[in-house]
Amino acid sequence: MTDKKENILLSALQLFASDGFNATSTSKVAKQAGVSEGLIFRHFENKEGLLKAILAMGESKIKDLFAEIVLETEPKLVIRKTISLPFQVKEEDYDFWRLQFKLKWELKNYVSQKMDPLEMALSNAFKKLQKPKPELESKKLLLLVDGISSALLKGDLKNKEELHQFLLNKYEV
Amino acid sequence: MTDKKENILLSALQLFASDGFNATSTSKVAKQAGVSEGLIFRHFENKEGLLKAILAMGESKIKDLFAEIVLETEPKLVIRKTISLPFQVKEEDYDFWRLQFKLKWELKNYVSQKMDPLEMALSNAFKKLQKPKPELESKKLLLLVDGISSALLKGDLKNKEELHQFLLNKYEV
DNA sequence: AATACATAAGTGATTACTTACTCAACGGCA
DNA sequence: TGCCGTTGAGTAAGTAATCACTTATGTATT
Repeated sequence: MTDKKENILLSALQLFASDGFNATSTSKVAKQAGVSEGLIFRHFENKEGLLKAILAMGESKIKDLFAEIVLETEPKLVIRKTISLPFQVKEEDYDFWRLQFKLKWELKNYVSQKMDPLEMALSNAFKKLQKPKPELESKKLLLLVDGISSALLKGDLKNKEELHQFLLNKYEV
Repeated sequence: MTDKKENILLSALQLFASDGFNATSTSKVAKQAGVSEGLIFRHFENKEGLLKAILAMGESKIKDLFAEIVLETEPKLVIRKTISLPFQVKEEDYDFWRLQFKLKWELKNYVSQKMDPLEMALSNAFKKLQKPKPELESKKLLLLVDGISSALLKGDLKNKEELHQFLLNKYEV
């Protein structure tokens, strides 16, 4: 990985996350990266290839985060870690996550289904805690976490830590 | 309002909602509306004017929906109506709502804050019901409703009515 | 000499928008 | 009634700018 190649990746991530994939031209990426436009196509073949390279870079981030929850055996901890998911995202990773959420609205055939194993784990946790309708309870919490993440990444959420504690209390975890 | 002008509005709404504002060219809109491209600019001045006209068309939809909740005095009914919000959206209005949610991610300076009065009304409702931390309770419900709406409009929500009843039960409303 | 990195200057296609032009409908007036 | 002048709806054919992408070529390192 050369310096220039990395510059391209970082600039593209930042621009895609702030302006969107379609609204970001390859020439803008090249300019911000301090690189000729042709170099983008030498390294990534086309614009979509550049996007895929960016997503691949962050793939491990997603896997680690979810594995941490799915491999947890204590049900209360499964729920606690799910609730904490959006609140522990590091500032430096905001661009990557904002891009993920943006793409879900921008690209037509972008289905993630990375949440499926998480939904299973959560559902089991609620079942172990004798909660009625554990699948619905799980779905509900994941929809709430999605809403929180969206607000957070769009910068619409002020009393962040207050809400976090409130939720941990509510769920008694 | 001539037929052709209305055709432009309807075609643009459908295309913007499905492909996004940036990814939809004025020539595509004109073609789908069966109209010359220049007519778009005669009626709406520019592409952004076309978008604004579309949003203005649906403005009353939003106002009516929110007024129904904010003017409600019975606290339990305020909560019930808020929960039901995403579940009662008519199929024919999906394009309009999908566009609203899409724009929140696509346009940089798109702040709605149409939710503020709703958050106040909900907060008051929880207070009247003696709930501790009514503002956080209100925020939490609105974030959940946002998550549900997103999933619904993206077509990711299957057991819709089951979830609806589950939530009404949970909140005892 | 070979190879990978890098660029300048292109390509045709598409973008939002404009220009110059019809054509039908209308109201006032002799 | 008959004619004129204005106006708004509508279009075909442009415009310069930008799009994703290519080609030809140069340079540095091994």
